[in-house]
Amino acid sequence: MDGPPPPRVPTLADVAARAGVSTATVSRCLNAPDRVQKDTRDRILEAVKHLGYSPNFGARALAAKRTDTIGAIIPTMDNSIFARGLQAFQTALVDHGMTLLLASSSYRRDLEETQIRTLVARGADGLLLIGHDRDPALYDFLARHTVPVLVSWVFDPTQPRPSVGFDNRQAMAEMTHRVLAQGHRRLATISGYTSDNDRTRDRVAGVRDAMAEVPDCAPLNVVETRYGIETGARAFAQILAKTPETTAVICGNDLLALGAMRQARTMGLRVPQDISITGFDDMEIAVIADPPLTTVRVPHGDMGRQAASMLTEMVRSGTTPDTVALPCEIMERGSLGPAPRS
Amino acid sequence: MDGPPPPRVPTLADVAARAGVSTATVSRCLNAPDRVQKDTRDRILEAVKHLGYSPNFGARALAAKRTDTIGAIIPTMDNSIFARGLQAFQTALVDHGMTLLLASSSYRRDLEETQIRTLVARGADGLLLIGHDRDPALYDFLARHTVPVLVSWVFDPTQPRPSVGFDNRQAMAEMTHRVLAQGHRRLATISGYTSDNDRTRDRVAGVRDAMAEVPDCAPLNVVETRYGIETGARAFAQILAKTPETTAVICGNDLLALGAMRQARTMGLRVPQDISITGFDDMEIAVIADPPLTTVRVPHGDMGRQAASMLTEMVRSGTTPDTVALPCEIMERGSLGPAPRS
DNA sequence: TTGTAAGCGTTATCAC
DNA sequence: GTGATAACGCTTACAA
Repeated sequence: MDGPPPPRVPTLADVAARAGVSTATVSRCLNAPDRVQKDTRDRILEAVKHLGYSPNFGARALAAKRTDTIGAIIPTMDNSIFARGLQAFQTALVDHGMTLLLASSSYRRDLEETQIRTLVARGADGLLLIGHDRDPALYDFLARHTVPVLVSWVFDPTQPRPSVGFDNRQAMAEMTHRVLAQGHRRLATISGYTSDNDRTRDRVAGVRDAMAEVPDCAPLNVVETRYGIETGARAFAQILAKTPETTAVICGNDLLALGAMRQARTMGLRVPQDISITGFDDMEIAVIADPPLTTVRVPHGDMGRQAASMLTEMVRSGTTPDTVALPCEIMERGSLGPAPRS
Repeated sequence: MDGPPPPRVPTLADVAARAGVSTATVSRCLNAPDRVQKDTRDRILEAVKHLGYSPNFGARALAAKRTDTIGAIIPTMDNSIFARGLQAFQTALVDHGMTLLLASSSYRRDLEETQIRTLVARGADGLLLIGHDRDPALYDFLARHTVPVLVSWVFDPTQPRPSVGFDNRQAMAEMTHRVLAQGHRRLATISGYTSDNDRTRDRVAGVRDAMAEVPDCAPLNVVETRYGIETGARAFAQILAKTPETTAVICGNDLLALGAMRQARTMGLRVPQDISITGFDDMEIAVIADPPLTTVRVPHGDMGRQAASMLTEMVRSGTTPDTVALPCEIMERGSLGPAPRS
C-alpha cells in the first residue's frame, strides 16, 4: 500500500479543471474579475477556495514582469530613527497590495550599493532610498533596469529625482534661530558623519545659515561622530575640552543629544541653566529626558505613508511624481534655555 | 531614422551566445562554477560582465522552486524593541545569501495571518515568527506549503516547533527574585496585552512564580496595556490609585518602565526611595533614564544572528534544528532599591 | 565537461 | 465571454 498521495500545491490548471474552464479564464477571473461572467466566476472562486489555490509567485513574476514588491534600503534599524517611518511605509504598502523587501546598509556606501543590486535582482519593482548621495553609476544602473526610485528623508528640489521628505537644512536653521534668540553666541554642533550623507551635511549647513545672520557669533565647533548615546556623550566631552565657553550644543539627532545631556550631568553642568542642548527627530524618549528635550519633530509617519503611495503610483503608472516637502516642527521643551550671563 | 535600439535586458541566452556555449553551461557556471572548465568559465564570466547580465528573478524562482528569500513578521517597528534583533537578522541573512521580506502585524492576529499568507504567496522560502501563539490552522497551512518556520523571542521546549530565544518566564522570575530580595512584598506589574501573546503571559507568570516562593506577599496588581511610554505612565497612575501601598512596579518592557518613572516623578514619588521600578529589554535609553533603569537584558543581536543561520539551514537542508535557549542578564542599575520601611 | 530539451505556472494575444 | 497557445527565462535530468 502507498502512503498518502503527495500533497501537491494546486496550480491554475487544477482550478481550471475543477471549474470546467480554461486556465486563461481562471487567470482573467483572478486579475480582472469583471471580464468574466458572474456564474463562471462563482464556479472558479469555489474551486479556488476548495483547493486552497494561491498563485505561484515565480510564474507570475516571469509572465507579468512584475513582482508587486518594493525594495527599501535604510541606513540602520538599530534604533528607532528609521524604524518608525518604515513602519508606516510598510503598513501603507500592504494597503496598496505591495510587499516590502528590506535591507540596511549600516551607513556604508559599498554595502548599500550591493544591496541595491541585490534587491533589483530579486525583482523589486521600485526602490525607496534615503538621501540622494550616491554614485551616479548606480542611478544609471537603476535607469537601465527601469526601476523607479523614490528618495526620502530629504527635500532637495535641485536634485533630478523625486523625493518625499523634509528640508533638513531649513529645519536646523530654524532650530538654530531659536537658540540664537535665547542669546547664545558660542555654539557647538554634534553631527553624524557627513561623508556620503546629505542629511547630516544639510543640518550642519542649516546651523551655519542661521549663525551667518547674527554678527557676533563665535566660530562653530563641529564634532562628527556615529549616531548613538555613548558617542554623543564623548563628543560633548570633546567639545567642552576644546571650547569650554560653549553655551549651547545643537545635536544632529536625539540620541546624540541624550548622550550629551548625560555627559553634561556627569560633568556637573545643569541643563539648561549652564548649557543648552537640542536634538533632532523627536524620538519617543525625547519627552522623558530630564529636562525634556527641545528638538525638531520629523514627520516620520506622513513620510512613510506618502512614500508608499508615491512609489506604488510610480511603479504602476510609470510616471514621475513631483518632489514633496513635509513640514518639520520645533518642539520647545526644557533643554533649551537663555544663555547664561557669564 | 530610428531611435537607439531598445536596451533589452540581457538573458542567459545572450550570455551563452556571446560565450559560444549552451545556456545550460552558463547556468551551471553561475550556480556551480566548479562543474565547468576553467577556460569556458572565464569566457562566460567575461560575457556576463560585458553584457551586465543578472539572472531574472521570476524565471529562476519558477525553475528552481526557491527564491532565497526569508519572510519575517514582527509585531511592530514603531520602537526599537524588535528593530535591533531584526537588524542583526537582516545583516546575517545577507551574509548567507538571503534577502529579507518584512511585514509587521501591529500586534494584530488577523493582520499577522494575512501577512503570513502573503509572504508565502510571495515565495518566501522560510518564515521567522515572533512567539508561538497562533491558530493551528496557520501552522497546517505552512506545513502544506512546506515552508519551514522558526519562532523567536521565546524559549519553550514544550512547543512542537523549533525556536531561538530566551525564557521570558524565567527571566522575569529572576528579576522578581531580585525585587523580593530587596524586601518588597507589595508588587504590581505593568504588562503588555496577554491575549495572543505568549511572551507577555510568560513574563507575568514569571513574576508569580517568584512570588509563590515567598509567603507574605500581597496579591499582585496586574495592569495590561499597550507598550509605550504614555501608556506606561497611565498604568502607573492606575496602579497607585488602586493599591497605593505598592512599593515596586515590575514592568514588562522598558518603555512602560520609563513611562512609569516619569509618572512617579510627576506624582512626587522618588525612585527608588519611595518606589522601585524595573524594566525588560535593556533598550539603549535604559542607561540614560534618571535613575538608570534596572532591567532584563535581552540578547537581541545573538537572537537575530542565530535565527538567520538556523533558518537558512532549515531552508537549504530541509532539516529541523533543536530549539535554542539564549541567556538573559539582569542589569542592576538605579531604579530598584530596598523596600521603604513604611 | 558540455549540449539538448523538457518542463516550471503564469499571463497575454489571438481567434472564436 | 471564453479557449488555444505562445511566450516568459531559467534549471536540470539525461544524453552525448
